[in-house]
Amino acid sequence: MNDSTIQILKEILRKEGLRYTRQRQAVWDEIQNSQDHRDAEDIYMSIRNNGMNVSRATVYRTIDVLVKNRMVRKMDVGDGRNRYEPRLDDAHHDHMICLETGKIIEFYNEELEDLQEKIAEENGYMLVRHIHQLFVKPLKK
Amino acid sequence: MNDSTIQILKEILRKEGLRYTRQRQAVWDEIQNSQDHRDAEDIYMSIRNNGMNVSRATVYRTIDVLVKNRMVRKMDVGDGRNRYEPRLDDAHHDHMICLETGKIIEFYNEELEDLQEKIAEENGYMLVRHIHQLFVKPLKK
DNA sequence: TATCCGAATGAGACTCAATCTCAAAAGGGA
DNA sequence: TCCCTTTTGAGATTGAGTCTCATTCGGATA
Repeated sequence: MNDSTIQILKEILRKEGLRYTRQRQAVWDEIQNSQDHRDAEDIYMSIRNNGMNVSRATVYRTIDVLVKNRMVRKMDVGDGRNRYEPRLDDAHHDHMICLETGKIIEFYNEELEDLQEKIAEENGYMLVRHIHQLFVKPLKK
Repeated sequence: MNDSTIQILKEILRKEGLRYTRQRQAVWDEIQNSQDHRDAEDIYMSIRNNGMNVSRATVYRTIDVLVKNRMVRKMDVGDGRNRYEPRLDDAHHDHMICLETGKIIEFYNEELEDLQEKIAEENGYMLVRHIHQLFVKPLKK
């Protein structure tokens, strides 16, 4: 698909002591080529619909590697199915989920980020990562 | 257990058109009498160990009613098991989870709350609720 | 306080995302 | 190409949570 990301994937697999396989490439391509927030079943079905036979086990196993290496962001929307989105060269952002339409809106706010670090430090901790989701409804006109 | 909270529970059940039962009281007592962040299985086992026979189905069904009526807060720590904590007369707070010890620290920050509402509004939405968890590590001395 | 009827309960079946198993297939160094 | 190890895939398994439905119970009424 994209030459430069193929190299990045190969480099990560090498670093992890893992082999480069068609299946791993397919999972990464599938996530990379959509900016959506997709679940594992959706990614699995898309790959199969593209004519490639891959198993759910391989999809989940590959996603784990990609998440660990920050190529993919895993998000828990609270409905029991994790969603995944590409993360490459992508600035951090949080999510707003519309309770009426299910739409997921990304947002980033510097002040919010700083505040979180400050709160952690005030309690004697260092912030490693965070989960932050706003569940919202459209404003009445 | 606590007379005043028994009345509150009865009032909520009445409002919801539900009956007051020993099982519902037991679930509420169990959650209320611990300030911990406990999972459903733990609550279920505790009630049984206290000599009362209750089913998992009833525990889950009752928790749903308590959460809906803001007597209990449900929190998703990201490990697949929801945790519950009493919420009665309790101000809102978020959670900080220590990645090394698993300890859950509660925190509240007014500025953070305001900022979230502002962000939602800027995007044309009204904030209904939010999930906010900070995963942290102890600061090195 | 006894009757009655719809609501609640409990045991276990079921769901569904995610993980595990292990024999067969494939990567890749020599 | 050979060989050894890793990876894969089909399907079994796990585990939190939900559903089913026969039985039990709450509580309004008389």
